[in-house]
Amino acid sequence: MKKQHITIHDIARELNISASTVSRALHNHPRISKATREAVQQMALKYNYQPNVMASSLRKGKSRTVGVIVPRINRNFFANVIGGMEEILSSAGYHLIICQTLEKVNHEIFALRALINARVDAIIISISMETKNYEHLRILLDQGIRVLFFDRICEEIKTGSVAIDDRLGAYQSVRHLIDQGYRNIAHVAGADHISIYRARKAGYLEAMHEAGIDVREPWIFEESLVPEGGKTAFEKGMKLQPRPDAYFCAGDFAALGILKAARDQGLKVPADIGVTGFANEPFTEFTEPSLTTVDQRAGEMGRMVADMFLKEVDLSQEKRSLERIVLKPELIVRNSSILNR
Amino acid sequence: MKKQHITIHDIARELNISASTVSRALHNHPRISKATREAVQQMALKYNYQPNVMASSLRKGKSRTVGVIVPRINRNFFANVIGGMEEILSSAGYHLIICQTLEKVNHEIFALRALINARVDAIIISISMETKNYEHLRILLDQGIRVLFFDRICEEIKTGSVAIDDRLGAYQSVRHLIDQGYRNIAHVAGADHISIYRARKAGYLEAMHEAGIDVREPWIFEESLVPEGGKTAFEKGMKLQPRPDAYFCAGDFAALGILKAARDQGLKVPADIGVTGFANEPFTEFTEPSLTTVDQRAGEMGRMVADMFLKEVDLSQEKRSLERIVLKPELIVRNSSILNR
DNA sequence: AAATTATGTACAATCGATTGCACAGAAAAT
DNA sequence: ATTTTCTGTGCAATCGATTGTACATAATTT
Repeated sequence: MKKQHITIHDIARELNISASTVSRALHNHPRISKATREAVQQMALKYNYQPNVMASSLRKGKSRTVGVIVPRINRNFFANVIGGMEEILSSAGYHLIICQTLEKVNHEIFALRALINARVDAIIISISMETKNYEHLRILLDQGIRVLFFDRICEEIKTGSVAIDDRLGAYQSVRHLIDQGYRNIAHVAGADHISIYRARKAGYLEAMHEAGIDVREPWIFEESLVPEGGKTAFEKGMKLQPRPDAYFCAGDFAALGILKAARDQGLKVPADIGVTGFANEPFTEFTEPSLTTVDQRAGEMGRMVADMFLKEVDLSQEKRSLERIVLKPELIVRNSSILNR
Repeated sequence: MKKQHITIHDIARELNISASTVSRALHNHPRISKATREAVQQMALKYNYQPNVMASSLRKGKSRTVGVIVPRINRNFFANVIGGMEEILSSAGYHLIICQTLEKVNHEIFALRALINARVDAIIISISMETKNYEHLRILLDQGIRVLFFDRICEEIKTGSVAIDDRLGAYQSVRHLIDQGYRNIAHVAGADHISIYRARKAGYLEAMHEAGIDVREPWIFEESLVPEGGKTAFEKGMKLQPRPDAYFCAGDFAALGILKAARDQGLKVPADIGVTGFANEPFTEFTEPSLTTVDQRAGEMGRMVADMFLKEVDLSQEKRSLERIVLKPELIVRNSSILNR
């Protein structure tokens, strides 16, 4: 442990001037003479002076830190969003504090409190699946804390957000299946109380209605969106009359389960059964056959929320726009849904 | 903007006592009477008092924050490590500041400086591929800053670390191929100046020598570890005499490229060609055939570095162990390498 | 009863940077 | 020659929590 951090006072003492002058010199305050300014900056360089962020944060009442709360850091989508945010915010001189809720409300509340204590300049959050009551979020606004949502939006709370148009993504996907000639299209849906899954179901229904296809009640399977859930849905589908000839899944993992289940049953994808997923997980490119899916533009989403924050960082709360950006998802057509008749 | 943050002074004023008493009351200092302690704590609860972390950090000289530097947040492995760290550190009351270098040394230096300014209590880092000079890291130790490495270790710097035994992982993988009956085993290697790739190559060589198989020079292909690199290696291999009958790849993406290239050439995996990868990327489970690979125990690694930090957090630098934990990787045998003769 | 110890609280300094205000001396305007 | 305006710098307060020291008063011991 050689030298500890050096402060403006150390520099001031060395140069026989006051700390305030040092501070001003370092910030290029116009009233400081060129001579002292250069002397100070040279000295700062020489001793590798690093300002104490905590001290200046305390004084200025802002920490140049943004808190990010996600359900899980290791989910591809969230990792990409965070990566995008980091690019923008770090080059703007902001830090990112990351918290994960593991989909639990009480974790969410805990993280929120911790971030408030750290006096972050904003909180960017994608709410947990368990979150149905929004009091803990509303309090933030009351306290004048900047909150931004991404992906999993909370409609009740009036603030900026960035998300993709889940309904449209679903619509495009189902529309594509219809265009390919599939007709009896089933839907593996996520839990209905989660708005993104409701939206995907709505997009499915819209495309079906538009094409004049009757959606029969049993064609919608609400399952856990994991491979096992896809398998379950597929098995239920096999017993239906008429049998579904395609599955639009609200998640890629469920779609994967269908690919496997279909193969096990000796059915060919895409010839016998069309399959599409949602999320553009990295593995979708590599399944056999490769999986048609919907890209959620994660990196872009992260960059956009970050930009949204930066653009309005020094506006008072009243002047901030409550812009809700809705990105258009991108349909990625691969082999699992291409029907050559 | 209703109420701003309230402070111990607000509580003190309200109760007609001093701020120091409030502070002590909140920390259950034994000298504070039960009456005042309860009054203070009640008041704190009533006004939802949240301590200003910056103020106490400034005073105490520690921020209860750990800085994490990784090449890319959105890489499966790193996202998992970070997820593991977060679990441990957040429940110990620490925050995580995340920075990514995108494999650039100058980003690394920038992030390091930023974290020092934030007065993080430790820096946990996996160095960038570009990093060959370690001066910027050595400086940290000189300044008494706690540094821990994970996965991509820097041997020259004496400090704690957690990594997996890359050599062993490679050895197990190649040994498995040999046990299955493959003999002409090629290796798709990563850049040789990166120690983890050197270690994997060493493990490959060790297994081959142990089995008494001559490793012919052209069997080692140093390629970029992406699908394209795997394809290139495979094509080169096709021209060799004898032709390799298996490929041990230092990365899963390269292995994936081989799976595809082999299929395109009409060769069957695993019957004609055995393939193994490294990293246990999520997609490896879902390729056709599923890919044998080596799991790097990312989440565990994250939890272990975090624990290592916590265990020695209040020891002086001299007393800290310089423990280098080396985890045993886990070979995940799947279909791409199972030969039934 | 006097001396000692324990208890409960307040004062003031401190962490390091920032900033409104004051003020001396120089330069410019009258 | 005076007054006014600039320039350049320092003083001291401030952000909010923490902590060593001091100092009453109460409780206990001699």
